Amino acid sequence: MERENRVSITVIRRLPKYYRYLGDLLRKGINRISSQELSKMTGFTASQIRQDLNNFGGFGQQGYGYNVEELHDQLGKILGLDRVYNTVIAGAGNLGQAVANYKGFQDAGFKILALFDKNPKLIGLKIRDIEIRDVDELEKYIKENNVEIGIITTPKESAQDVADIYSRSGIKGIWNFAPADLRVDDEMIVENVHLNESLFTLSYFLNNKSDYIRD
Amino acid sequence: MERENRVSITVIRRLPKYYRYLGDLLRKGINRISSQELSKMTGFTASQIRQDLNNFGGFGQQGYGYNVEELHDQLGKILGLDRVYNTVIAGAGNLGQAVANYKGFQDAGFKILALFDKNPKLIGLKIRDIEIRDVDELEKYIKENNVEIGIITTPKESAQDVADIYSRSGIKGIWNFAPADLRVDDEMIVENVHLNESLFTLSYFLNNKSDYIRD
DNA sequence: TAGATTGTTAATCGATTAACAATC
DNA sequence: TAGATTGTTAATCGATTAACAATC
Repeated sequence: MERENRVSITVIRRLPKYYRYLGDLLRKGINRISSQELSKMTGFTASQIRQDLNNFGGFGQQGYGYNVEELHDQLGKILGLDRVYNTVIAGAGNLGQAVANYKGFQDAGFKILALFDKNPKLIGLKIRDIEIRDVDELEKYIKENNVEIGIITTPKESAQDVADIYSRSGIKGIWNFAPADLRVDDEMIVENVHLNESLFTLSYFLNNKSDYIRD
Repeated sequence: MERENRVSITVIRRLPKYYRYLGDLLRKGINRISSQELSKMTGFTASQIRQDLNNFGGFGQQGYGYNVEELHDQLGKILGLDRVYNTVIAGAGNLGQAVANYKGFQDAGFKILALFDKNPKLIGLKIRDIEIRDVDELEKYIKENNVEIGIITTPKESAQDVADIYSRSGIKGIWNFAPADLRVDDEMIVENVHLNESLFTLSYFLNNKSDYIRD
């Protein structure tokens, strides 16, 4: 029953951008869009956009283009944004608090149930209704509250320990902000946000302006 | 005098990871490494690693491998990490404060001179020695303090305005955390950290576990 | 119907992998 | 010297672009 043609990760990483622009169009009340217009907005070629979308189905109509609302909905479903996820954050420092405070994530269906930290000064505080708890309760909390996504915003020294707790608690996906590569089982999905790598890339281009291929 | 073969962005984005692992090795006192061992650590193939490095020069030695310290130094130079950058942050909310607090960036040579915000309640406060100033002073401050990198941690509504200020103040590179694509001149380097896109990618894989090509 | 634009195949381009001679 | 491992060329693989018949 396995699908023949899996979709490559480079395609997947373009989908959120399509989704964002379609959301913008939707809010503007525009209900029709062609691959060519999408190309102008996103910077991807029209050909590439049509290829990308056709990995998932024929959402367009010849001579017309794509219906904005329908395509937005479909992409939302493909990305799994048509449901709610219970999440927790390990590491209640600035970064953890920033993520907890960011309304955009909650709006997209990622519900942050609790923050966890080992610093006694933080435990018991609340970040807009979300309580900071003792990391010793993390495993128990996950099991009791049907948590699917674990976010790591700890220093890198603690990141692997948290990943281990997440693994044995039944977490399905980790969103990792620590500058480390986590060792996890094959079934665990890990998405890294490596800020250092992003900053160093910026620094490279700053120093080698002409010496690269623009994307 | 233009280089014939520019280095592709996919290669550049792997360099910080090499750099990080080499730093780890250095701290462990290991002074020699082969492409095969680096492959095991990074997950890239040995062949790819040798190809990547040879874009910049022959850093290795047949029969021996690479000298850890030398390769680390060279990569640091290539990435532009052998000097200091003056930076400012626009948007002194949690995310801006998190970036300002992250010691790793300062250690790598990215000096955060000041934060800027328009919220009067924040103006005048300090985040570990770094003052929060009125965004009205941003342009003047950049010009007077030789600031090269501008960080954007504002809500997306203000991001383009800040980018415009950065552009006309002589900023060379923007590190953008707002979920928006900035319109800037060709010479401006923009590196985006699109957290939404990262989270949505995680969500995709959570829902389509078997339906993709592992990287 | 005529015009527009998709879906899809074929062509091109670029990136990764394999292989091995060079050489430390 | 023998063994190891690079640097580099050639082969393969995958992703992007071009082209156009299908069709709304």
